[in-house]
Amino acid sequence: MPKTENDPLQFFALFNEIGIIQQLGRTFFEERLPDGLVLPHFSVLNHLTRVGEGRTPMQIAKAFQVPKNSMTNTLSGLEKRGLIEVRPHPTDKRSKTIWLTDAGRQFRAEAMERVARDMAPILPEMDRVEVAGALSFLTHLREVLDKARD
Amino acid sequence: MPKTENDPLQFFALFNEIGIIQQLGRTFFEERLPDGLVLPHFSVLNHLTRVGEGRTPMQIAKAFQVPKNSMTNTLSGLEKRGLIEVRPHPTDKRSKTIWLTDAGRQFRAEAMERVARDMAPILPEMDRVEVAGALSFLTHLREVLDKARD
DNA sequence: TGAAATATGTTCTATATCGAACTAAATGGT
DNA sequence: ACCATTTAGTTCGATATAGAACATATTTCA
Repeated sequence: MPKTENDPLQFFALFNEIGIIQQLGRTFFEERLPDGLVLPHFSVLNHLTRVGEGRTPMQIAKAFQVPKNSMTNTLSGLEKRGLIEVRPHPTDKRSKTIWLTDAGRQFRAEAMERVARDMAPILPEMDRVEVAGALSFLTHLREVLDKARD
Repeated sequence: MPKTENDPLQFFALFNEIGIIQQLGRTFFEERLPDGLVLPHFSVLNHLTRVGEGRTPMQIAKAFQVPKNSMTNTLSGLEKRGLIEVRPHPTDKRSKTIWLTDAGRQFRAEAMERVARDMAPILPEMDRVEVAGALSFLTHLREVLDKARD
């Protein structure tokens, strides 16, 4: 049985909704982060925790689909605050590896907890099964978009 | 029957995926827009087309969940390029109303077509039913987040 | 009414973001 | 081995974005 066909307009609507949610989520997060820290800072700390430390800046930039010079900027902010540590790459002298400091781990855990606490009220509004479904759909969409990007 | 329970970690994953897709989508769009125009410019033109002209800047800012001063900036970019026209509000002297110019309508149609064309190859990768499902879920999520925002 | 509170939009300032050009190192093809 | 190409990361300049303070108009309510 063939898939039902798709149309661009629904896709526009989808991107539109995603853009607004991203905006809302970003604001929500940043209101709960201290001073000069912004969502990408937290996201990188979280990424290192989930995916593993010792990644290169380029790998991290690709994971978030941002230009590498943007990642340079984000990482320098984290380093300046002592939340990450930069070490030379063991084999590639052009490159670097990024590691969490104890302060970074602690900061991430605390921010995580704060956000999770304030997010708690809305969790019951969303059905877990639907969240899981949406997550799997979005993951697929991301992979397709990523692949399509020349 | 009660909803199955939800957990914060899955929500983080959801926001993460949404952030990456937004990033990919934004880059994809902006590569297909001329010179100094950026996704929010197109989004506003599109919004006016879909929802109707004559909106106030504040209404548009709320629709996209961005601060009003950001919208001021976006609108001034559009006006400088002659894509929108600003008229006084009929009853509220503090306010303004925003209208598309012919150039704005034409620009939006052309950009739309260009993006839709380049997006065509990926459409068959996504099932229409799943897209519709995700769209309805995300719309719900957006409403919940919007409501929760004090 | 009239004063306090609220809403709309702008300005000012600081920072995030990104494209383009650059340096240095690694890779590939002859 | 050598040179061209590619890759990692940075720097620079231009622009988007948002918080705070502001000016003006509207609404609320005593």
